[in-house]
This record gives sequence, C-alpha cells and structure tokens, in this order.
Amino acid sequence: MSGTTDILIDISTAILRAHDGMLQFRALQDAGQTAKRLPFGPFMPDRHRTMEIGLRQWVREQVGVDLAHVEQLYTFADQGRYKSGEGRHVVSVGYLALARAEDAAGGAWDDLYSYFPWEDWRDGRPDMLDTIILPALDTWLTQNEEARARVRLAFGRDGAQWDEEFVLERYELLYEAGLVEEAARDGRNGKPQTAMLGKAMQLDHRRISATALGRLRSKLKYRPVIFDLMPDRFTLRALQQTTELVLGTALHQQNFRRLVEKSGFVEATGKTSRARGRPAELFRFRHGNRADRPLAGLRVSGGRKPSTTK
Amino acid sequence: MSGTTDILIDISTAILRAHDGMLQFRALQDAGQTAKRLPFGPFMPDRHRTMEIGLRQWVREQVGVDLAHVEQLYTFADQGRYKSGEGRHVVSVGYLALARAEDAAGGAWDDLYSYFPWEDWRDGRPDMLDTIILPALDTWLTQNEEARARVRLAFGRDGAQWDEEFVLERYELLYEAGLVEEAARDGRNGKPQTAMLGKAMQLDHRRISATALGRLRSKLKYRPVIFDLMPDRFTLRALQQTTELVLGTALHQQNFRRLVEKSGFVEATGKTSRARGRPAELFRFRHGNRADRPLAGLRVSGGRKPSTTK
DNA sequence: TGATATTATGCTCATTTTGAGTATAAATAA
DNA sequence: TTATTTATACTCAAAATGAGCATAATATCA
Repeated sequence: MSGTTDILIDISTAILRAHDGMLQFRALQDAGQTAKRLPFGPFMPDRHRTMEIGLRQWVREQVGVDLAHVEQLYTFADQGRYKSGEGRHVVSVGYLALARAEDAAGGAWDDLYSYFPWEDWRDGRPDMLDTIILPALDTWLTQNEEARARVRLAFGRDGAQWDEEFVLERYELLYEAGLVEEAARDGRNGKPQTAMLGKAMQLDHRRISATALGRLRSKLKYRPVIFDLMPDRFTLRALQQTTELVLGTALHQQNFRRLVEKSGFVEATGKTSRARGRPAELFRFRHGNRADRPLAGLRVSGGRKPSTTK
Repeated sequence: MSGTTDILIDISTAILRAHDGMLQFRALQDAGQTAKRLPFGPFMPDRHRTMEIGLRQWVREQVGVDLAHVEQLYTFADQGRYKSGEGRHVVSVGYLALARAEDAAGGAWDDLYSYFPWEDWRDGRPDMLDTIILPALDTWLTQNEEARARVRLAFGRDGAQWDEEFVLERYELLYEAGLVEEAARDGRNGKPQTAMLGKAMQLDHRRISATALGRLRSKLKYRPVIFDLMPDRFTLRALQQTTELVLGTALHQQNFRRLVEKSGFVEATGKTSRARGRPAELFRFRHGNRADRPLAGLRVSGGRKPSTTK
C-alpha cells in the first residue's frame, strides 16, 4: 500500500584532486552532450551490499581512479531537478571522493572553479560578484523579497561575512534566480539570461559538486582530510597551496607553517626538495597516533577586527 | 537494464527537545513491540515533491509536533540493518528535527541519554565506560585487531581525546562488538552478551538517533541552532543548561556568559525571571542581522594543557 | 527579622592563540 | 658577484580562553 511508484537511486561522485595548481574533478563527456557529468550509476541493492560498494563499482568502471577518501554528501529527491529515469522517480545520492594526483593520472580532469568562478578568492574578491552576480540578484530580489536574508547570508552582503563554506547555498540561489544554465534547462525561469554563470553540468551534478566543495571546505577545519589530496612527501608550501586551492583563499605563509607544525599532523623527513629558491624540508603525514586536534586556525578571517565593545 | 529491484525509501525523524532538564526525543510505542521507534514513513514521490514534505507529513500524522529546525542527516542503505519491507530493499533516510518544548507539548518523550548512557558526561566520565564498555571492547578487539584505531579515536583511548561528536562512531562500534541489542536482533554476533547497553529501538532508529545527536553536537559550534530548542525568552543559565544537555558536558558559567554575550546572538529584554536565587535577566534570540559568527568557544576542552614545547 | 543558601553577574589574571609583520637563510638565475 | 626567489625563524600586539574570586540580589528558613 505504501510508495507504489518505482524509485531509482542514482549514486554520483565528485572526485577531487589537486594538480597543476588547480582543484580538479573528474568530469565525463558523453557523446552528443554539451554538458559534462560526474561518474554515476544506479544503486542496485541485489549487487551492492552498501551504497559505497555501488559507488566504487561505477567509479571503477567509468573512471578507474584510486580513491583516498569517500564521504556521503546528501540525498536529493526534489522533483524537476533531475530529468531522466524514463518515467521513474530518481533520487540522487551525492558523494565526495578525494584522490592523490599520483594515483589519479589518466582521464579528463576539469578545473572545478571553472564551474564556480565566484568561489575562487585567492586573488581577491572576484570582479564578477560586483559586476554581474549581485546586480542580477538584486533585480531578482525585487520579485522575491523573502529570499533577501538568504542572499545576505550566502553572499555576505550588508555587513555579513562571506563564508567560504556556503557553496551550495550560493549555487542554489543562482539557480533559483535563473542565473545558471541548469535553471533554464529544468524549465525554471524561462527568461534566457544574458550571462549564464560558470559551466553547466548534466542532471544535478553541478549541485552535487557544489555540495562537495562546501563540505570539503568545512571539513578541512576539523579533520585532516587535506592530506588525502597530498602525495606521500610534500613541502609545507605545497600543503599550503593545496589548502588555498580548496578554501579558495590566500593564507599567511608563516602563520600557516606555525599552525601545521603545532598541529602534530606532520613530521619532517630530513630530506629537502629543491626548486627555485631555498630548498624546503619535505614532510610526511603523521598517522593517527597524535590526538586529532582540529586545524581550527584554518578558519578564514577577513583580518583582525576590534571586538565590538560598545 | 538498471536496478530492477524494488526500492522503498523510508524517512525517519529524530525530533529533539529540551525539557525538564532532559534532552528528550519523540519515541513511539507500537502495540506488541518492546522497542520503540521514531516517527517514520515511506517517501512517496507522487505525493511528496521533496523528502522534507514527506517527512513533515509523517511527523504531522504520527506525532503532531511543530518543528523549529529540520536537517537531513544521512542515507543508510546497507543490508541487514533494516528488517522489514516485505522483501523490498529499504533505504533509510534519517532526519534531525528540533522543537521548542512549548510547541511540543503532548505525546511521549523519552530521555535520549537512556539510549546512550555513555554519552552523558555532565557529572563526569560515566562509570560504565571503565567498568563495562572498555573491557568488553578489549575482549572484542582481540578478535578484531583492525578495529583498534577506530576504538581509540571514538572512545578516546591511549591518549586520544574523547570527542563528544563521535556519537555514531561509538554506537557503530558497540553494534559491531555485539554490545547493543540491535546487533543480536539483526543476527550479528549471536552470543547473548551479559549487559546490553542502553535501550534498543526498532529498525535502524537508534543508529539514526546517534547520528542526530552527533550532528547536533557538532552544529552547535558553528551555527546558532541551540536557540531552536529554547523558548522565546530565556535566561543565560537556561541557555547554558540546554547547551550542556546537548553537549553532554558541564561548562564554566561565567565563561559561557561571556561567550554568548559577545557572540551577538542574544539581546536583553529588560525583564527578569525569578526563581530561587538572584533574579536573572531574560534574553531573547536576536535574529540574523548579526554576522553569524561561530560559537567556537563551545568547543569542549579537557582543560588547559601546557603546549608541548620540547 | 536576620542569617543562610542560592543563583546571577562583574571582574581579574595568566596563558594561549591569532594576525601581521620583520629579519635572515639558502638556494638558483643573471 | 649580485639579484631574485623561496623557506624559515622570530617578534609583537591584540584577542580569545580557562580558571577563579568577589559581589549582588533574591528566596528560604530559623
């Protein structure tokens, strides 16, 4: 008597790596499709004892990457965001996976920030925010007054701080405002906007990718996941650059060093790497035996502000 | 060609409130069943445009509580943890909801910590950890050497800190070790253990509740969700007690006050509440207009330790 | 009524953490 | 050799944190 409708569960995985100074993810190009997609496939309970087993099967078959970290993100089930399924209702479970560049050589990797250009603040606040996004959102807000508080929080307006973790919230607002191509594709806000922001993806895959980036940025601050993006040995500089890639912000080098050294997560190997300047010590990740203390210092702050003492 | 098996999605919600000095959740008693359950029901895509709509329907029909905050927790799909579904594969989506005691009057509410007695540290470290749990886990570990690192992290052994957020990890280990009734029920580790820890629940509902508690403890530290458990006006003492309930730890009163006052999340109403001692100022939650800064100071610490300067 | 218990609140103090620099070292490139 | 580049050490002030003492304002009880 209960849910008689056929339900199909799709498992999609955003696989991230740090490579070539870019935060990249594995994107597949289907013949006849402009938009790319994540590796994905149906959850088949008869064959997959757990969803993670299903995920690993589709990843193995479609992209063959060694995954260093796997984490469930969210289950999306709202109508209209997922066209496909031949009449069946599709529920979409998104996963985040991390890979080391060394273990993830082949295949096509895309720059994640080309899908979310407004998220990369390493060279300062992106111009497009003030020239395109905020004005467009303002226009939209005149029709959608109730969304004002969400925009304020997500985009850090009117005195609110930009929170680098709100990746999904920002993407969702852009979708609702009809500023990303997926919105038009899903038949939402029929008006063809002048500028469609970032590259589109198939199905709900950009939404899943946004969730992945947000979750990773958040997780960095309390678990040592950053090391799942690093090779076996690395300089502190390389670690910092990867962290900056993920967070989308520049960090203070000396303070980053201090933070990481004190965290107990790394140990020196005694070897050094030579590149252009002074050779840097090579470190390695120090497994679990340390009390896992958070890298809370990675919290991005807009600089010191005098505390509001009236 | 894809997943031909019929899949049923169940939506279960752990609804929490703070009442009578207890952290309570809404538990339903089915006739003929010893174990209680959460409100739950199938996701029906034809009727439910989103899962949250489905959740709200089941909550309305089964318990009629006004929800102040709703948040998806996790989607569980592993075999053998969910007996039911008449041959269909059941995927279980868990939600956390918060309610104000005022809006959630009727019905049966259970003390959450009676299901997780090892999680309540307000009066210090629970005895059962050293008298029952850790010895039993040690015995189990002799057969399951690979789980040692997980036990160390989850239960804070061998120098690791107890992390109050690892509620699910602890429950899962107790399940795997056969120390909670659900393990025997699911046919895992047939040996009837002497002491079954905490009260059992139907299906995977204790697992969902564990996830809910862990998520809430974590979220407290970076979003002002605690106020969704508070009445309209409250003293700082009441706020602290609710926080302690959720975290399962005692906090330093003066420092808690300093933290909350500085956070900008509350404003004085000018009125006072009278009880036994000196009357306390009544505060109210100050909505969004403040930059949402984290209540990071809520991070529970085992006290100051001299930093390991060699 | 007055002493006592109870709770709230203000304040201090020593550490630690954090943000922001300056200074120096060790390599390569010109 | 000098300039350039990168790594690393150190300093300093501001802010946050952990711990506690002191005092205020009420109820309760003898």
